[in-house]
Amino acid sequence: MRPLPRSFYDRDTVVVARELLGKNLVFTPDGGPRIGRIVETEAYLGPHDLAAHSSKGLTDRTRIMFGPPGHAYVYLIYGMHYCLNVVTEREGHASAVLLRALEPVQNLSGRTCGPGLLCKAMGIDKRLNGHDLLSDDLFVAEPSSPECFRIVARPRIGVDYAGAWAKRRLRFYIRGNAFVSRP
DNA sequence: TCATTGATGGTCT
DNA sequence: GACCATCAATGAG
Repeated sequence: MRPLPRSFYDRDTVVVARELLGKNLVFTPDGGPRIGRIVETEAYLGPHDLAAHSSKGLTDRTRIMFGPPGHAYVYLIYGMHYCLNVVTEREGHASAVLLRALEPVQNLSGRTCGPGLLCKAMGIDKRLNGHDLLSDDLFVAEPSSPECFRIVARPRIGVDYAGAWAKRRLRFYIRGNAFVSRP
């Protein structure tokens, strides 16, 4: 299993969010790799997207989002949960895709149907903020035997404060998948 | 089954 | 000091 190339991430964020569905997230902190199939994502388009953290501008927290594509953006939310994003598009564009749910494939314990639970099950925390996804220990890979599926597009979760941007259908998930956080 | 709420701390104003 | 890209527990219906 090999990491997807950086060119995969250096594209339109909606395209990346949709194409991440069905791919495998791989994290190998020690011993055997922990693998989950990505079944739910959300696109955050950049500083103009009022739901995106980068709409606050370039700060310590959003620094990674403003960086080059193919890196992990990990942040703490509500004081207790980590969320994992992948940075997309060219450096400075400040867009990313939030990984919201996984279908367990290997070495995962606990629930994975939500961005906080996903990180807990994988063992991902803020130490991985800024981590290159073209690395040996954390990356996304093409599954060995891809399955067919249909994609559902819905408004993003928990961004009601973002006005019209909250209504945009920038949440994507695999139709009928049992591990989607809120079908 | 659905709506409400508490936990808990980093980030921004 | 307010807000928050969440989750689990609670209680009403």
